[in-house]
Amino acid sequence: MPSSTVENYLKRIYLEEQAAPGAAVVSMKNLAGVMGVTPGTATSMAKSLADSRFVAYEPYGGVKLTARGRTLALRILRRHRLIECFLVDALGLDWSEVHEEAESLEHAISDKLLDRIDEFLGFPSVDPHGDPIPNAKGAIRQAALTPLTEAEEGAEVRVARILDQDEDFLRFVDRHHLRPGTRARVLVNDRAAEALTIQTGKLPAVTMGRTAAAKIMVEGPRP
Amino acid sequence: MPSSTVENYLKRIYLEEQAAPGAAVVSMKNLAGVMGVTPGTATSMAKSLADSRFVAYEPYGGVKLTARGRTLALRILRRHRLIECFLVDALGLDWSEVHEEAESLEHAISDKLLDRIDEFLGFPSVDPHGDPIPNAKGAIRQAALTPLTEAEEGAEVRVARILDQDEDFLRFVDRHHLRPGTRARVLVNDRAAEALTIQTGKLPAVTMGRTAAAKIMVEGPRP
DNA sequence: ATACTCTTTTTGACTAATCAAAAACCACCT
DNA sequence: AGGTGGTTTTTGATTAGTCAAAAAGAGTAT
Ligand SMILES: [Mn+2]
Ligand SMILES: [Mn+2]
Ligand SMILES: [Mn+2]
Ligand SMILES: [Mn+2]
Repeated sequence: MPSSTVENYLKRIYLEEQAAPGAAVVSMKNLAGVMGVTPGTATSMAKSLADSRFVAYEPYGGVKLTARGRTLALRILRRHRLIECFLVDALGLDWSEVHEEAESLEHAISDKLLDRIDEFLGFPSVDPHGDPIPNAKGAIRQAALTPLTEAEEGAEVRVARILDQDEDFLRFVDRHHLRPGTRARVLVNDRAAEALTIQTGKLPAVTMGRTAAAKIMVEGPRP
Repeated sequence: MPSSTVENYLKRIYLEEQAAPGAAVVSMKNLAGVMGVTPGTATSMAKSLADSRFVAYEPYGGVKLTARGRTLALRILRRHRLIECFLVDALGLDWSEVHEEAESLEHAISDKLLDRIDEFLGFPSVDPHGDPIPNAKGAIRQAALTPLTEAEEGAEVRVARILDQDEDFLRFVDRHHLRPGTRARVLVNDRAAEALTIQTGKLPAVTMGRTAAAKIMVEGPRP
């Protein structure tokens, strides 16, 4: 049984691979950065993950999940996201605080309990942040979404996913009613000024910077 | 923050102290036995717990919780038992399988989530096995119970607590409807034969041995 | 191709938790 | 007091995960 450290590394490697679909591998610098360890630690962990055949590791090359590694990564991701759902839907925790909690529970829960939770929730397909939940076989269905920064002025969009788990950012999103599921209209998208103004229902419009807008993924207007 | 290993040792030491209220200390042999480690490991852990002031340790003497250690032990016990309640009451898991699950979740849950669960459950005072749940301040209210082996023949008793978390034993208890809360009549209590026969409602009577009966704690007839 | 910089790997060290086996100790019995 | 059995401690080793700092390598610019 892999330790929770191993589980965390694999989940992280998976997310980094997704975040940069261009790059074929995850570098030691990148890995050390996101895991909050020194580069030397990342290297020795890469070797040990390679020994367990969770990743392919090429010295000076970087690390890349094997099928085996991806399977495990997706299992942890499934746990993480189902737990987030459960905490929000069943216990009424705030979506801005469930990420940390899920970060530790994901390693402690049995498969049996997880299945029970999945059933209890009615087999949800996305978590409270709009992140897709892998199914029990590890299949993940990713809807085609575009970052808010790409939206045309005047377009009506539906918020689908928030790419940042940071509590403050989530509370900002919440305050302006831009949670997944909400419909909103893009009033201004000024690429030169790197600013975007959006409005939900009858609420006052809100203006945000380009980097903030890039973390909000939307479905565009019906084609 | 203490590791889950430390939490497990302290919880265990607390339970051993309770189990033998006569003995002032827990011996290394005892501790090693219940923790499933070698005596040498128990000794070195005893030293390290003493360094953290969780226990008083006297070489060749044994180990005894300090106030600080007891506080932590009770916090873990509270977590364990509230989690068991939650799994049974909210998710419908069987009481015979929640112990193992709680054994790992007790180390992974935040205080905030625990409070939410406590509230959700309506602040229960006992877990599904009848074990008392320490309150948030660490106070534990132990009802005065007697083992079934002490019951008089013909007495009507109320099952209050099952002292063994073993799955098979719990299923046996369940099969004969002897869960905490059930009222039953002691038909035979033959101390020489070390056998006891008990009946619940209209169900067929069941006969069990002395050691099994000793693990079922009851409230006697109204005085 | 040479030098410089940034990344990666190596080395040596440390902590927590564990075991096996040897040594020390305690308690009790003659 | 001396011996014996059981318990406890010590010793030496192992594994996982980590850091700091030195060494090696790779890529880029001149
Ligand atoms: Mn985690
Ligand atoms: Mn999420
Ligand atoms: Mn535990
Ligand atoms: Mn219990």
